[in-house]
Amino acid sequence: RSAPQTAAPATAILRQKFRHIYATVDRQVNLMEAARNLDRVIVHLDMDMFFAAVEQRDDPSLADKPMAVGSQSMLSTANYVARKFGVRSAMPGYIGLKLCPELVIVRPNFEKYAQVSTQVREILAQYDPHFTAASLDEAYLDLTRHMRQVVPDGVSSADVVREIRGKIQAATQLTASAGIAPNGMLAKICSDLNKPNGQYHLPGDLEQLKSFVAKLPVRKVSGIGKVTERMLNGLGIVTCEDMFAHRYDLFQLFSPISFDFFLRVSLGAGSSRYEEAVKADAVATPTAAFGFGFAVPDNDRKSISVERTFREINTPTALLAKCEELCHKLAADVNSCKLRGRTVTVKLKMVDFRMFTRAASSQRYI
DNA sequence: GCGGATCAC
DNA sequence: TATGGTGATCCGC
Repeated sequence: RSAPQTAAPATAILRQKFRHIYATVDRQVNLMEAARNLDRVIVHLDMDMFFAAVEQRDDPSLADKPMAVGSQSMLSTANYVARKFGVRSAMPGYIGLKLCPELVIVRPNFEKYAQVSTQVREILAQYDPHFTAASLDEAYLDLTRHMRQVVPDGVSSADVVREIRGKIQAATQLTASAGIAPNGMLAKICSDLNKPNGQYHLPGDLEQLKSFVAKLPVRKVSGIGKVTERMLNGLGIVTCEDMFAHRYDLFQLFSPISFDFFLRVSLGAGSSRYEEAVKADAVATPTAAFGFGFAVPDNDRKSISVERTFREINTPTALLAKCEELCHKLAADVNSCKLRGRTVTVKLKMVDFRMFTRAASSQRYI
């Protein structure tokens, strides 16, 4: 009898497959390394506890009290006195009060924050007219041109950033922190390191960059949240060093887009998915603020929405009335932004926080 | 295109 | 008493 011929070919196919995986991943690593640009000077600037700082500035009696901006249901920022008690942003106000019964909760005043934000942006534009505002209190600047063409020899990028932060403080009486690095992903991480009222410079030197990135917890990277962190931890990945070591596993487990993102993170190469893309088409755009919402650049927005959380409603009549209320608000916002859409989505949140969405698209713009 | 998830702020 | 609102992107159908 002849033995089955399956065993040897199967291992051969597997060997072939693994060779292909190694080759593909290695090629991508080489491409990314080759495309690395360490000559850019990118700054991430972040106002310190922005909303709380503005309120504190305008009512100094709040400065030595634990204070947070928000409501009973949600806090958006806490001052450092409150943080000592464990009060954090994105925490329900009543939890904050449980941690710190003395906590003063101030209602947010978005118009004021937007005004301060404009003051800050005017300063930033002097250094990079194409800077990107990431939110009311965060921005990315590319100082490469400024360093080469404006600043005299002997003045470092750290000097320039200190100057920017000084101008912001002079104009607004508020402090900002900053990170300087060869790309936005790293600059953002750096802006957190000497907060508040500080800055950190990661120079464009490959060896320094590599040792900085190696010990960096992946959770610090913008785009890696709680869920992704848990998933990666499950694979034995905590730091970027770990992530690079597991690159072949990541290639097999995740989509090409996610793998590309992870590989960039592990190399400290900056992410194409986030700020690098944002910077590329950065334009000083007008912003539209409506209602109490945040100001959002509306030149290429892809959606517009309104949602409210309310206590249990379970009769069709009451639910329809609530729906109509939201529709009116949405229609007003759509009109004031001069927008039209083809897809309408309804979102429903249950009392137990389960959420459902249902969408329908039409040929015509609505 | 749809529905669920994740993420940032 | 009680856990927000807006916008974007990705995955698997």
